[in-house]
Amino acid sequence: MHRSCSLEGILTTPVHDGIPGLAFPDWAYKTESSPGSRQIQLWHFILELLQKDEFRHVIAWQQGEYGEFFIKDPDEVARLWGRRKCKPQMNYDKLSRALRYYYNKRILHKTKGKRFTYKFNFSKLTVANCPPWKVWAPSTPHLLLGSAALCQPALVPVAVRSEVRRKAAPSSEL
DNA sequence: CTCGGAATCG
DNA sequence: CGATTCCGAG
Repeated sequence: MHRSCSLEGILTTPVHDGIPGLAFPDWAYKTESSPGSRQIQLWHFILELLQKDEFRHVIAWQQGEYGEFFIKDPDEVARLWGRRKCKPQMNYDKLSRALRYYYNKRILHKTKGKRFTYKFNFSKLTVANCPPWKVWAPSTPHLLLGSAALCQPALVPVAVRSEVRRKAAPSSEL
């Protein structure tokens, strides 16, 4: 296998399965504040993995809690992430560091006590577009419901962009 | 394992 | 700014 690092893997997944746009469209990867192509962010990638059945063995949603997911194979997830970013030396230690930075950004949270278990803050993720697609992934039944994840994973950190910078206020109440 | 500071990069 | 790398502490 000489697939060094390109668009190999999840991005090339056949979208023509049934639901048009099962994979993340371009607009899902970028925000309004960047015309060109922005590299994928980690939480985008995690969401992408969680969306597909192919990666149920490495990462999956956790039943019981909204937006909570469990990394079954940290090394595999790290390898996939490293491939996507052309960072072969990636591992769970580094990946989890990037994940930890999300705590302050209010994108992610850690489920303490549970190993390899994190939780998405969908409350802070705003839906950019909400087309008349039904629910999203076929194997994502009912965990991600509420307000943000009802439609396609067109989750754009709109609130994050604007609110993460005001977290400096000591007396900030939500 | 998990948490974060610090230095560095693009 | 987000991510990578390194690493000491808990």
